[in-house]
Amino acid sequence: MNPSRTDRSGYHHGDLANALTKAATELARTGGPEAVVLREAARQVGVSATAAYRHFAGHSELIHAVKEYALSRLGAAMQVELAATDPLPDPAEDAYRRLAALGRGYLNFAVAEPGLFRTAFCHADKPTFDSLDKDPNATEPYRLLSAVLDDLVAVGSLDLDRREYAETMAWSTVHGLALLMLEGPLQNLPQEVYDAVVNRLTAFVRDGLTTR
Amino acid sequence: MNPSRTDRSGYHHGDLANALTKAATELARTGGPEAVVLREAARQVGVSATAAYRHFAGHSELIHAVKEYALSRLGAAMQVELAATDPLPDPAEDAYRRLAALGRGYLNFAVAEPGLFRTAFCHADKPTFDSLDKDPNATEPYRLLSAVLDDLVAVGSLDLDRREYAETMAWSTVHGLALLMLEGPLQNLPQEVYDAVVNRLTAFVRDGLTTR
DNA sequence: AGTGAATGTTGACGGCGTTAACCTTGGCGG
DNA sequence: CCGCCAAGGTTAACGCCGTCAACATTCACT
Repeated sequence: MNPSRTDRSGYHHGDLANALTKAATELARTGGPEAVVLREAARQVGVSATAAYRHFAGHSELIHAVKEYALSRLGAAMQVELAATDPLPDPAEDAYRRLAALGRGYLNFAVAEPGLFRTAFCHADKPTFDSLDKDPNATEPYRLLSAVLDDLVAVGSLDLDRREYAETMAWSTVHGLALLMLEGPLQNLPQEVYDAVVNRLTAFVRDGLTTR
Repeated sequence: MNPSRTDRSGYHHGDLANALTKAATELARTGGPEAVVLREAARQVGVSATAAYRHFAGHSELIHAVKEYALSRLGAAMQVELAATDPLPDPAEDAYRRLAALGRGYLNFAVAEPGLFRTAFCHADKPTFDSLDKDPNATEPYRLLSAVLDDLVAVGSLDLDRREYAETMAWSTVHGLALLMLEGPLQNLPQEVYDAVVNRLTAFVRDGLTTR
């Protein structure tokens, strides 16, 4: 009989990899990537530290698991914001609406889950150089952005000679603001200022991308 | 007689704080903030680890010293780029030229000194909450940017109702790109792509800020 | 039932930041 | 000139960390 996921009766845990990832994720959520401590995760799961090595090559692989989870959560936050506003009749306006929604989702996630967000983009040892293309939901934020930009082209709002590097521009802007708010000089903005900055940013990106 | 700075003859070093900061800076330069290890800096200076505590409250204060140095270097890099191109006759065009130069200086420094750049913006414990306003050259990059944006207003290229948060927009864009190149999915761009992206970015910021 | 692979365990090592307690020395007042 | 004391070094130790080696337990299959 397959032991239940949270069962910790016997010598074998049954789902240690997931349990460790979960504990490590909680550490990251509250303390950021530097709080992801292998021994602490094992301690919280109720297992010896070295047990983790049966499921992860080491600390960097554990933090990488959290990283992937955080990226998937980021993508989900963007999707949520995408669905939170009603479509607009004009297709061009609607494409802009979706672009702004993706940016808001990105920034809202960064502010709501700073620890996870920072972990999603923390500098970690390469995990045998396969992650970038392999994991489907790690690149989901990028795919979402690309799709909306393609729509902007299809709808005639974004000229083809400005299509190149458009992802890089939009992503840089939103990512930079997120980090300045989390680790930089824009920490702890009051809600009203935050809203104003985000609104200003959506107009900024729109104009920067599409205006001639 | 004041012992020479690099003199290490006697029991007392004579300039330990500077020597440690220098060693720590070198560590940061090659390995980023996570490579700034107090014991290693002391080792390289030829002194016991605990000697550092006569000059720094602890590790966070040491890394903070490196941080301030890195920020001053960043400001210098921006100034260098500012002086690297000749002024343009049209004052509006010249203001744009200076804005682009600041961005290029920022990005060039990030690429040329990734370890220092990452240290300049790393998450560290607050040093008794005084740093932001006190240190004059820590905020130099911001002042440079503000000044050019004021010039854009004076010259009539930037309307007053778009002046607010203009620093935040420009800085976010450039900072986000820097981090995506250093820690994110845009690592190790070939030179030609880098140049193209930077050129695209300067046009992007210009349009985002000033176009109606 | 028995055996090997999977998955736990303990113990140890070296490196880290940090503290406590102790030495060395330069400079200053008597 | 001397003695002393504060400034600035030292060693020893603590508790943390990641990691490895060696050993123990259990599961699953024959």
